[in-house]
Amino acid sequence: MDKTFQPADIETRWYQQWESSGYFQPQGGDNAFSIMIPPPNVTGSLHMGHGFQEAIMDALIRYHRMRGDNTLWQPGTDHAGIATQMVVERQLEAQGLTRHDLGRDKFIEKVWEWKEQSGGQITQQLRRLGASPDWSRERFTMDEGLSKAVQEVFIRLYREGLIYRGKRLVNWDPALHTAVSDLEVLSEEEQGSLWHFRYPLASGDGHLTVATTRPETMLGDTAVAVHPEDERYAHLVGQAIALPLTGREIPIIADDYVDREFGTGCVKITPAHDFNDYEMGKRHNLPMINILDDNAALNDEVPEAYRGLDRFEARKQVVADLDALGLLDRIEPHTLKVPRGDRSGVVIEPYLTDQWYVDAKTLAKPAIEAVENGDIQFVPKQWENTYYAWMRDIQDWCISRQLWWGHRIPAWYDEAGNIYVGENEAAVRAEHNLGADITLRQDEDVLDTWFSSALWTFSTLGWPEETPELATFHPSSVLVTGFDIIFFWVARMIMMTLHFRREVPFHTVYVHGLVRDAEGQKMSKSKGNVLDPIDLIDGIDLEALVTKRTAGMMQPQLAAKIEKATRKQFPEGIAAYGTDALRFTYYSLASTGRDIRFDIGRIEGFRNFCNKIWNAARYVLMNCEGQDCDQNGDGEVELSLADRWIIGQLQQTEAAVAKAVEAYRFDHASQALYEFIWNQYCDWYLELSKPVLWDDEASEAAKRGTRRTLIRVLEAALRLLHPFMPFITEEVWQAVAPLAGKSGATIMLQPYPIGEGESVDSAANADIEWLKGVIVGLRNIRGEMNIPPGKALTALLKNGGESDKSRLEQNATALKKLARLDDIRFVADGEEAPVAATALVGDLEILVPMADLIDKDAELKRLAKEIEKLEKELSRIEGKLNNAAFVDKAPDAVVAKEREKQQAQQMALGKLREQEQRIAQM
RNA sequence: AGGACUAUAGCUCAGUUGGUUAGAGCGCUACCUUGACAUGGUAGAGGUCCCCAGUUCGAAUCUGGGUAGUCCUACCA
Repeated sequence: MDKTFQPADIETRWYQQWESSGYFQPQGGDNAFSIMIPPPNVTGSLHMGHGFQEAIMDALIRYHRMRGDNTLWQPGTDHAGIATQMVVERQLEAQGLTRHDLGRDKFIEKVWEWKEQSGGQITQQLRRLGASPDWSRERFTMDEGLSKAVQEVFIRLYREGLIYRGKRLVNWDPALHTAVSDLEVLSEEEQGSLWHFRYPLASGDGHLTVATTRPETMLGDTAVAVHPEDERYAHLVGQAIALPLTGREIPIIADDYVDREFGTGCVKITPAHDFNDYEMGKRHNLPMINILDDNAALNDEVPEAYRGLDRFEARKQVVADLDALGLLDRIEPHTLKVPRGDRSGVVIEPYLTDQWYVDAKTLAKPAIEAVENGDIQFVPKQWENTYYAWMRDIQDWCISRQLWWGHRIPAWYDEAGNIYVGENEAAVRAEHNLGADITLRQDEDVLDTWFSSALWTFSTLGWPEETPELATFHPSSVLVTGFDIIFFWVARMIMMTLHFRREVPFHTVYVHGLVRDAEGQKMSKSKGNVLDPIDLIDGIDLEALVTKRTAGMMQPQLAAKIEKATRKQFPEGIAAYGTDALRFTYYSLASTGRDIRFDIGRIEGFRNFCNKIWNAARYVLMNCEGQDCDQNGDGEVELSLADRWIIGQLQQTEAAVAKAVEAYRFDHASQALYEFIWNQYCDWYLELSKPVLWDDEASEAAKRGTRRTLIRVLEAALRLLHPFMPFITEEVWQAVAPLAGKSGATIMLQPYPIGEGESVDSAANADIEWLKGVIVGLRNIRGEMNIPPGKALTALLKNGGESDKSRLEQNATALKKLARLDDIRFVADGEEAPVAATALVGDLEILVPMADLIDKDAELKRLAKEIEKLEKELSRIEGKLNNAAFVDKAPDAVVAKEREKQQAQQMALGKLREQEQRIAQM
């Protein structure tokens, strides 16, 4: 074995072996455990959020697989309608082509080609993380089977009246030429202006002043509204405005939506281009004048001068023209929220079009109940409130998209505009008796990608067929996801699954935080602060990292800034930490918070932890290989105190890990493992094993017992750790297992260690605690008095009871070795104890004679520090005990505990003071 | 505007039903190449648990009110 752990050597090798051996497939078992992967975008590449999420799912999956559950992790990707279409369109653009040059069929062919060539990137990257989904069952939302499910769902919902087509105001993306749902619109505050215009009354008798952030929309105004109780304008309600530039007259109406306090208290109403105005337009039966075309340029509804102008051009023109007419009152700077498409980044327009909708309100009702009655539980629980808040105020879901890439809507229209929904044109014709003389054309639109994702838990298992997989693995056990897609995906899955399966899609939703950089900033390409998990695994040099982060930047000055920050933050680039260290870092950060700040210091610590494990294994193997470790369980074996102690500690760790995993507290699980392996097994147990193995006097049974414990505890610890660190555990386990009497092709399919409380030997625990106390006391003297570590000391013990004597007897060898003593013994009866540096373990005094030391002042200083600490603590305790109310009202056990503490501290204090005096008199 | 979350060591974070000497990792200081490991060992320093009030014998923990930050939802033209 190498002296240091080299992750790169083993990761690929083991992964290939696992996958090709079929270990990721369900292995049978009575309890089914299944997780459906939140399908990553097929155009995507792995980011830290994926890494975190996959690490958690994989830990759960490996844990349950080892516990003997029939475990399925269903992988796959979604077709990401807009994103994928954009990618391929950009490629065409490079050749000077648009998708229209190719035509629909040819274009879709191109997309499929792209998918075959480049769509597998993210699944390859998932493999690097050690993820163990059943790749043989990988699905894609555009697969034939899933497409069939989508079609079936659409048709059935349509027939049930839960899908309808309607002309509504939608969020229109003028760059992508499609409607998007409100979730795909991001509103950010931006600096804009508030233009105040004077609208002349039709009577010629004065004017009203209205304010707007979008002047061009005035061409589509169909009313001006005031508050019904606003005396300033009450007399004008019912009169008309002569709308400038248009020659139209529009009414002045009263509606309590108007805020009297804001601006002038008069609002121009443009029902076809504003969501609030749309509602008001419906209330007052106002005409809706659509003034835009698909590009958000002005259409023929506006006066000739403005036709064909882009909306922002038109804005300038309208302002200029109103100004020229003397109707521009003033312009104020104004901060407003501007809605932008999350894909295109352009300003979204409310736009009147025909679209398909899902009646979400009806579907939401059972979905709310499923959470209320506990069929679905969120972890952490507070996310249920977020879910309720959204679901109780849900709007109908616009599911049609004006794209080519996606599931085409199975609806046909005849010339009269009648709608026929069905599997295909022939089926529609047959069902409705439509002869060949009737021309049908299919709806051009496709469905929102989330529509197919909403079916994911059951469509991937073969629905609408009633497959054995559906029966076994649905509902799935747990959904692991970020809170950012509770609405997008989680809620919609629950609605769809309940409707079509009459069961929940999953029993638990584990909602994790979002990975941010060390400053708490969201990682984003434009900020240049993204970390690629693969770079953390393999490492990357500074130049390559800078190049990667600044590639394809739109703004060069941003690139310079990013380069500077990157050089500052990673002057050496990023080291190769390996997958196991990366995964363990994720777990250590997986607490209940909403933000996960990824600090590079953490991963380095866990790389060191891997190295620690590696070297502990090296030590164990060096001492066990070729030796009798009681592999067959037939030798005479004597277990030492340390053996019994570490076995008990292992049991407790096993229980703690299981508890943590069941509660989704991966931070606790990782902490417990780290603590056990490093601070107990390596720091103490391995050290305690040395005196036995290297002692010629020790019996063969004792040595065999120690070797057996060394190897078996390590073997179990590896299994315990495997779900979190799959690679190093597999590699080490292969060498360790045979010596522990275990066999198997892989650690992956070994039973998971289950802690049993009974195996904890409390007597051994107490003895080892005593031993540690004595050693720590001696080390403290050594450290604080600057005694060279190499110098052997003589230690004397004083004042102890019978148990101290027997403990010394049992542990003398270990003590000498670990505290570097050439002798340790009790002060004989009647013997005058020499002046000495002192440490206390309970009643027991540990003396290091001053003859061995040089520095009297150092010992006085050390004692003074100890005494001060004790005095402070003692006065605190006494303050408590002198408080009658405390003694009266606190539970007896608590009071008794304080009294015990008081006594112990008093005694210790007395001894230390005595020591202080003796040394001072030297 | 409404709601949620967060505030603990220089940094990143744990801290169960109120009773701990408030912990871990990283970083920091000193010493140490002792036969698994310098990606290491030993010892140590470092905290007004955001602030104020309250409940209680007792509050990092519970209640109320602030302050700061993050996010979500809804938006006033």
